[in-house]
Amino acid sequence: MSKQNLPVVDLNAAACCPPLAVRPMDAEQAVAVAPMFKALGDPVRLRLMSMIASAPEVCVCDLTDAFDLSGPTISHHLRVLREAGLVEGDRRATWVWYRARPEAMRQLSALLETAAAA
Amino acid sequence: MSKQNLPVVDLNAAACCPPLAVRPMDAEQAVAVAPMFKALGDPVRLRLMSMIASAPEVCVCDLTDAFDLSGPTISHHLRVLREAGLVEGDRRATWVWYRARPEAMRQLSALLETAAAA
DNA sequence: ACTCTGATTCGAAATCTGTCTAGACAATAG
DNA sequence: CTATTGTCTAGACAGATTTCGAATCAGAGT
Repeated sequence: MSKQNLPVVDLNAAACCPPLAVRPMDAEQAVAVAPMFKALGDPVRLRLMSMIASAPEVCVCDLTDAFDLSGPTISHHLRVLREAGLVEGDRRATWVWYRARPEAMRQLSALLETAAAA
Repeated sequence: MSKQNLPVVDLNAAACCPPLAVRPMDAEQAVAVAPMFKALGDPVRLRLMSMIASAPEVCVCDLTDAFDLSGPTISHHLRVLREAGLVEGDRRATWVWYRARPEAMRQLSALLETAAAA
C-alpha cells in the first residue's frame, strides 16, 4: 500500500507563506491550498479528521462503525482527506490504520491567523 | 442591504469547542462548521478572502477587476463567503464594501491547532 | 487452495457547484 | 425623468460530488 500514502497536495509548495490576512494570496498558492480546506468542508470528513487527529492512530473499522454510512462511502472520504495531505494510512495485517498529518493542520491554522484578539 | 449582512452560519453555535485534535467533534458542530471550511475550499474564494482580509475593507469593483471572471460569478462567491459568516458587506453610495470577520477566522484557526510544533 | 473479514475500487444515480448570459435593482448625474 | 454605472438575482448548463451496491483486492487462518 505505497501509493495510498502519497498525498496529491504538495505540502512543500503550500507550506510557507504568510497568513491570509497579511497580503493577498497569489493564484498559485490558492490552487495548492484550497483542496485542503475543501476536504474539511464536509461534515462527515470533518468528523473523520477530528476522530483521527484525536488519537495516535485509528482503525478504519472504528471509523466506519461511527457513521450511518456504507463502507465504500467512508473509504471515499478517507481518500479525499488522504489526497489533500491531511491524513495518511497504512495497512497492518488485516486492518488499515490512519494518522493525522499535524504539519498540514498547523499550516492551515497559521494561514487563518489574524492580527490580534478582538 | 440588511439581509445581506446576516450570515447563515451561526457563529455562536460554532464558536466554542476545543480543537479538532483534542476530541472527536460531534455531528452537530461538524454541520455548523463545515460550511466555513467549504467556503474556503475554492481557489477563487480563498483569494477573495485573502484580499478582503488583507485590507480594512475592499470594494467589489476592485475584487472583480482582479479576476478573469464575470461580475455575477464574483458576486456568487462573495455570497458564499458571506453566508458562511466569513465576510460581511454593505452598500455605501454606489459601491458595496466588504470586510473580513476576524472572529470567524480565529475560530477556524483555533480548531486546527495541534499539540505542539513538530 | 479455499474461505472469511476488512478495505478499496468500479460504475451508476441523484444532487450540488461554478460559471455564464440576461435581466432587475440601487444610486448618482444629467 | 431618463441614462449610466455598479451590483445582485434568475435561469441554464456542463462538470463535480456524495452516496450506494457489486465486484475486487489483501491478508489470516483453516
